[in-house]
Amino acid sequence: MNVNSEGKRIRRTPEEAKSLILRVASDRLSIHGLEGLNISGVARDAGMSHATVIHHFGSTGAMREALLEKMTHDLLSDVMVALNHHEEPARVLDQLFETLSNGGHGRLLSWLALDQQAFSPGSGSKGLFTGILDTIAKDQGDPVHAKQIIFLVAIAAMGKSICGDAIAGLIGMNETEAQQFPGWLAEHIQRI
Amino acid sequence: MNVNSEGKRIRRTPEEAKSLILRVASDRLSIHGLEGLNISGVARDAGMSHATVIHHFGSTGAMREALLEKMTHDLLSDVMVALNHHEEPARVLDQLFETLSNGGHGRLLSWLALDQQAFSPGSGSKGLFTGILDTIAKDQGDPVHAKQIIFLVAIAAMGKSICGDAIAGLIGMNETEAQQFPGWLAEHIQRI
DNA sequence: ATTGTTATCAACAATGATGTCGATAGTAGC
DNA sequence: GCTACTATCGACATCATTGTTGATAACAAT
Repeated sequence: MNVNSEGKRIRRTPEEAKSLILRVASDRLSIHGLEGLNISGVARDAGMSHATVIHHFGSTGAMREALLEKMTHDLLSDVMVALNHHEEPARVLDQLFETLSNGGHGRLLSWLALDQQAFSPGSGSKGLFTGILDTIAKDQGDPVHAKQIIFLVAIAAMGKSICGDAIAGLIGMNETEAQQFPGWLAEHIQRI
Repeated sequence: MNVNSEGKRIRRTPEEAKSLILRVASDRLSIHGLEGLNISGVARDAGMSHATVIHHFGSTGAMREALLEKMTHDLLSDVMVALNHHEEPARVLDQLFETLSNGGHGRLLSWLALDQQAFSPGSGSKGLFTGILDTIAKDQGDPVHAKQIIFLVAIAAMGKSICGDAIAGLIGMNETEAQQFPGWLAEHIQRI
């Protein structure tokens, strides 16, 4: 089992293997939720034995932490790039909400926030976070309002990623209205 | 095993048993996270055999759904009561955010929402939700705006309950500013 | 007391996940 | 070609959980 079409084992570099595993893990997270984030399931989807996954990460917990670190970094990088390109607020929010919702980033971040009592991105990601804060604060005159706005956007993004679809369904939001939400929010927070 | 101090089995009414089980399940959820929400663990903490839990709920999934239903219903009832008392928006938001944050209510709901792909409260809660929606929409002229506002408040409340403290810390919000947030939000959504 | 109902239990079987271990097979360097 | 390294594999042991089953005990009704 677990050989390619020519009956040979696939031998990857450790970097390639880890990258593949994390990519598959990420997919499984958005499809099956947190419980899909286990060694055996990931190994199955990646077409390798679960022993190989353990070889590269050591344990289920370590694999999850590695995935968390990667996704946090990717998310914050995206936001930072958008800000540096001076995108319009509506576009930045669009992208932020999209990434958190679709890629399962929000789910994983929530898992961390709920699982561990502390919400602590790794060192690399932390620098990105403060960079984003500074950039936004610069565009906003009133620093008190700026903080509240950033707080609102951040918690709303997290909340939407977890149960946005469900709530939209409950209050009868149609597809169009739901898509307009980031733009609507961007417009109104600009007026504050 | 599983007898009281006099060596007798404890026989409850089905209602009492289910209530006890859901109470224990709720506790385990906040302590151990979603992964603690399984039949054997709940049974252990409730001091009964896991077969008994299965007898009452049928399966792990059904037990989780029952817990989700109960918690959603409790939460929405509280909001509805506040609305019916014609509380001011700032007070309603205060209470909503408080209930979700303090009781660990939001965290528990989030866990369940994270687990199940769909966050689908049953029929009972749905009625409550639409009731709340109608009440709020009546005070709001534009129904499109009303939906967006309710959506914003709902996802913000969930997000705040999960990682509000962490984000507040990251962006340097002090205690006072954090407490003012619900009022700040209420004020600004009234202007929309 | 007797009976019927059923909440509860212990034991069992089935399943699946985790982690370990020794063997195997790619691949790079000589 | 030969060797060293190690990514990968299959098999195994271990453990937890789930769900089933038949028996039992608590309790209500008569």
